[in-house]
Formats: sequence, C-alpha cells, structure tokens
Amino acid sequence: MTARPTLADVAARAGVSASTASLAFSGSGPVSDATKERVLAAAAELGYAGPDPRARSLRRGRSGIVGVVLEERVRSAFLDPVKIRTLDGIADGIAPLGAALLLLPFIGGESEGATIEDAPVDAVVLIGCSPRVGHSLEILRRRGIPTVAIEGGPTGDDVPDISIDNRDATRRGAEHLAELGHRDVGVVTLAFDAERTSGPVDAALEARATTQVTIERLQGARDVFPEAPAVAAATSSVEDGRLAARLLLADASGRVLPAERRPTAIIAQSDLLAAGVILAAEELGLTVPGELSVVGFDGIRVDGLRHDLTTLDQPSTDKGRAAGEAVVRLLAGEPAASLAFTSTLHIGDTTAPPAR
Amino acid sequence: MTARPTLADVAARAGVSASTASLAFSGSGPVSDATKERVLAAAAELGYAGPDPRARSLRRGRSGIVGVVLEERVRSAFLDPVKIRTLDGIADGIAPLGAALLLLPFIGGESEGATIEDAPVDAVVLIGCSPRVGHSLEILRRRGIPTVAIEGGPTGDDVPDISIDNRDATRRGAEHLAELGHRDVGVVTLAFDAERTSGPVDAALEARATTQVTIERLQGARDVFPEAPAVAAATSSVEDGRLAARLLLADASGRVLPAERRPTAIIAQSDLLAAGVILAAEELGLTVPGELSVVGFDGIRVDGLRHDLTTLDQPSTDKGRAAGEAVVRLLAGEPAASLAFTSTLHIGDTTAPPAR
DNA sequence: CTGAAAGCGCTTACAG
DNA sequence: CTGAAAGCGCTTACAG
Repeated sequence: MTARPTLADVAARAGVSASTASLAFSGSGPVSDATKERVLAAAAELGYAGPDPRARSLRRGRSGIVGVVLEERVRSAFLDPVKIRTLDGIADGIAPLGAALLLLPFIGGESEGATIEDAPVDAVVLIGCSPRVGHSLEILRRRGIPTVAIEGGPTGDDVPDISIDNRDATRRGAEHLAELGHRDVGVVTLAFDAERTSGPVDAALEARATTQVTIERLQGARDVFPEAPAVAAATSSVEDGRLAARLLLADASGRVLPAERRPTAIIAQSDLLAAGVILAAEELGLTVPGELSVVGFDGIRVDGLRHDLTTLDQPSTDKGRAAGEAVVRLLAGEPAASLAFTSTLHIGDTTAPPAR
Repeated sequence: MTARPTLADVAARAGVSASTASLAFSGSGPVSDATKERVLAAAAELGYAGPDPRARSLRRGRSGIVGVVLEERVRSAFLDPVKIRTLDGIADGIAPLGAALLLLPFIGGESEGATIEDAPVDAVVLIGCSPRVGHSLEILRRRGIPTVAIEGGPTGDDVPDISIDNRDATRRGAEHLAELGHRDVGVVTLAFDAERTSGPVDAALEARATTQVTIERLQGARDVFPEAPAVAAATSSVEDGRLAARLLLADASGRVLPAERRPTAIIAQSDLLAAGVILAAEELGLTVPGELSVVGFDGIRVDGLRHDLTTLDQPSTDKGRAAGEAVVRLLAGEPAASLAFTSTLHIGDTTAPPAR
C-alpha cells in the first residue's frame, strides 16, 4: 500500500480496536503493556509515525500553536534585539504548553495566506503597538481566540497588556543628567509614525504620531527638559542613531558645532541609537562622556560597543515571558491581568558632569 | 447560545445546506449572489468568523503551515543576520502558498511540545547543518513530510539541499590577498563543534568538527595558505571576532606583536567576526588596511561598521527563497533539485598590499 | 484493561 | 445553482 497508514490500519494489524491503539499512543488511559507493545510493533512495521496532528487538533479543539503577530515582515522585526528577546521570553513563557510559535504577518500586508483571520492558533500574542492593533483585536475577539498584547496601548479588559514604564524610566534617566549638571540636552527618538519619518521633531510630527512608546519616552525626557530638541531616527539602528546625532552636534556641512551651540548630553530612545550617537560624537572629535554624555534605553549589550552604556535596563525577556504566562493562564480559563514592568537605571561610563 | 457558532449554524440560519454555506465562504464553487449574501448576513448575525482552520486542514489534508527547524533556541538563532535573511527569503519563497512559518526547536532540546515529530506542517525547511540533521530527516521521511535543507550536507535524493560555494568563495578571497602580496595570513573561524570550542585551532579540534560550513571555508583558505594559523570564535559576533583576533595579533599580556610575528592579513569566516577583527586591530593601534588587511564572509552590512568591508557576498536571501520555492514545488508534486549558489568577492577598503 | 459508537467542523465529489 | 451523504483521522466518554 502506498497511502500513509492511519491509526485504524495500525489497530487492525495489531488486532485491537482503534480506541485502544489511540490509548497506546497517547498514554492517557490504561493499556496493558503487552497490548501497547503489540500496537507499537504494528506501527513500526507499517511505518506509522504517530497520530495525525490535524485530526488530533480537530478532535481536541487545540492545535498546540501560539501565534505571534509581528509588526513588519520577518526581516525588519528581527533586526531589533529587544523584539528577539521578547520572542525568546514568549517561547519560554508558553513552554508548559509545549506549543510552537507561528509567525504571523501583520494584517494589512497583502499576505493572502495564514493570518490572524484563519490561522489554526490556540492563542495570539500581539507585539508592539500600532494603529492597527484595534483591528487585529476585533478579529481575534470574533474568532474567540485568547489574546495578549505587549505594549499594545489600551486593549480592553479581555486582553491583558504587558508594558513597561517608558515615561517614568526615561524621566529617571533625564534626572540623572540633571543631577550631573546638564542643562542643554537633546533627544534622539524612535520613529513616530508608520512612514518612519526621520529628522527634527516638530509639532506636526508629534501630532500625527502613532507609536505610543516613542511618545511616552519623549514625554519622560520633557518632564525634566521641557525645551529639549528632538530628532527622530527612521529605525532603531546604530547607523540611524549616528545620522540623527549629527543633526544635533554638527552643522549642515558636517562640522562640529561650537560647544555653546550643541547639547552636552543626548538621550537616545534605544541602545542601538545610543551607540550611533557615541559613534557620531567620536567621529566629530568629541569625547564621551567628557564632551558629551549619552543615555540609552533597553539594556541590551550592543555588539562591538566598547562603552559601558548608561541606560534604562528594561526586562525584555521578562516582558515576553509574562505574555507567554498570561497565554497559559487564559488557555486554562483563568483570568490574566495586565502588567507593567519597571526599568532600572544603569549608570555606566557614558555619563559625567558637563565640561562647562 | 454561548458556544461558538459553526458552519452548520450559519447554514441553518440562512436556510441553506452546509455544502452551500461552505461554498459561499470558500468561493470554490458556483453560488448565486443572493444566496451568498444571505449566508454572509447569517454569519454576521451569529458572529461567525469563518470556517474553523483545524477542521478545514483535516478535510483538505493541508494545514497551510511550513515548519522551519532552527539549530538553537529562538534567541541564538536570531542573533545571526544571515539566518534572519534566510528566514526572510523562505517567507518570500513560500508566499504563493500563503503559508505561515512555524518555528520549530531543534529536536534534542527537551521541548516536549510541538516538534518535527508531531507539528501540523505541510513541509519543513531545515536550516543549518548539524550532526543531528540525519535524525531529523529520518523522522520527517517517516511522516512523509516534504523537506528541504539549507546547507544540510549530504541529504539523499528526496531532500533538496540549498548550499553555497563555501570553499571556492573563500579560496577566491584568499587569492585576492595573495595577489596583493600577502604571505602571512591568519584565519578567524566559526565554531567547529556543538560545544563551540574557542581558541587556537589544532588537529584534534578539526578532527571532531561537525560544522560543514566552518570546515569548507577553512579548506578554501588553506588551498592558498596551507600553513595559515586559525583561531575559532565561539559565536559569529563582533565581540568573539575581537577576542579571536587578539590571539593572532597580540601576546598573552595583550601587547601587539612585532610586525614580523603577526599576520599581515586575516580571513574571517563571517562579516561580524571581520568587524571584530578590525576593532581588535584598531585597539592595538594597527591601521586597516595599512597594517592589517581583513576579509569577511557574508556580505551583510554590519551595523555601525565604518569600513567598506572586503568580503564574499553570499546570497542569503536567495538561498532562503530557493528553499521556499523548492517547498512549493515539492508540495505541487514536482521534483525539486539541490542547488548551489555562488558568492561574489566584493573588494572594499579593508584589503591592500602588506606594508612589508 | 478493552471495544463500539459518536462526533470534532468542515469540504468534496456526486446527483439533481 | 443547490442539497444529501460520506468521510478526513482521530479521541473520548461510556459500557463491559
């Protein structure tokens, strides 16, 4: 026979009923050792590799798969170390489920295929806030799929949101600079909108902002330095941090500004951006922290950075793990609450009193 | 009613048969507009979100999911830009399928849950070679799941393997150095074994090597410089590249070796390692390429690196896309052949004639 | 400890 | 264009 063998074939060959054969595989019922052995032997002879997961998941009502909705395509999502850690935490958090992670493209992409609209998932984790989170939530609610958001903004009572103290944490970083004596402080921000507009931040850009995290962290900086000029970076990367910093430290022709016309410190909204700021400073002949203090955000180790960055250490993995644990709870029919984590100010060697 | 509505409920409410309701949703048969509308209206009233993917996949015999087997846990896998690009290419290649990607942990990890042994996948892509690839292939063969390997080494006729010219490409990079006049060349390699042993490479380490890529690239370097000393890095990262390079450029106390006792060029087996080599050189006061030439491998843009790295540009995304396309072909019942891509030597500004 | 029966929710030939 | 029927492959109460 060329068709793949089924449990019925195995049962027939072993001379038992399908029910008994099923029990022999799942181990969830009493089967005599002798029978079990006979079933397994028959399976081996037939080349039967175990119960079909599709049939099992229909029957059990569970697929054993947890979906993760990424904001962008795979490539861009995994360029961000924080997102990777979060994903790793999710994998950890759902470990008791023994479920695998299904990468789901953000709806709105033209992917006709598996989306949150029809993927065989038992639960979904939404990563990152976005104007379209609302729409995703609606679809998932309708499908009755338990959902957890990470930094999803307001989600409603049925969807736990796992977040961090973006504003408070940034404020603490800013206060650290203020205590060192800094008065002229610039900010290098993450993107504000889906178009990832880069360059000096003005009221118009702030008004059309859709990225909660960027706004909250900017507010934290402004809580201490209300007049701080800000420059938006297109992506969270060293290179874009470098470009943004040059707008704060150099003139149009790329020459370093005189000391009284440039900030003595820069608050970057991510560690990758901060690494770019440091790079820009050093290229312009400015020492860090002597002539420029730099504060980051995230607490990742930037590969290749030779500084101990002063930063707000956020628990990315914990965030993911908490989301995973919330999924486990929801699937067990238990309530799962929203949760806000606290970031820790790590004082490294990139901040010091200003030279003047 | 509190239970989730089914297609039968919708059909009943619309006053049609289940078959017709099914057709209204799938669009794969002739249904009058009026009937279709009635069905959709009934679905809306009942809050029916569409056919259950589990039932559909059982009936159709397809789940719409392609599994990707990673060598390690999520975190480590996504630290490697080449792997991310490959994944992105796979997503691209299987796009016609409209299938989603399921991240499967390498078997052998203790994950009890969804593995290649029982995940509801239509096909699987194995990324990266490893001693355990053989075992994975056996399981997948038994399950009758079409499989494609990327750099999987010898896989057998039924499993297409997508690879690149690791040895030839590296040899071309080495020849470029030879033509520039280099005679004393060192190599910084990727890991040889699962334990990721780092440090000077000796015969014993080479003998127990399990990573095909590392071996092939080392052979390519030895084709031109048979005596080249090699140092293994634990991971493909800037930091580990820096540490390995120091073993070739400095003495035990960290002082730079005299010119006649250190290589004039280093071949690194990845661009991240090459960036680390450059970093080490600059920290030791050596100029690149004046006092040290550096060749990388991969052709990724290393975030923050201010050099135009001389490297072997490998088509990572194409590799992934080809694997995805092979999956599409296998699922269509067509044959899919193994494929070897060619890398291109990109001559940047990190190689020059040796000073002496 | 084992078996007969029902059914998970859908799709697909097959008639009409 | 629409409906009745069978069945995808399994698991789970329920009897015995």
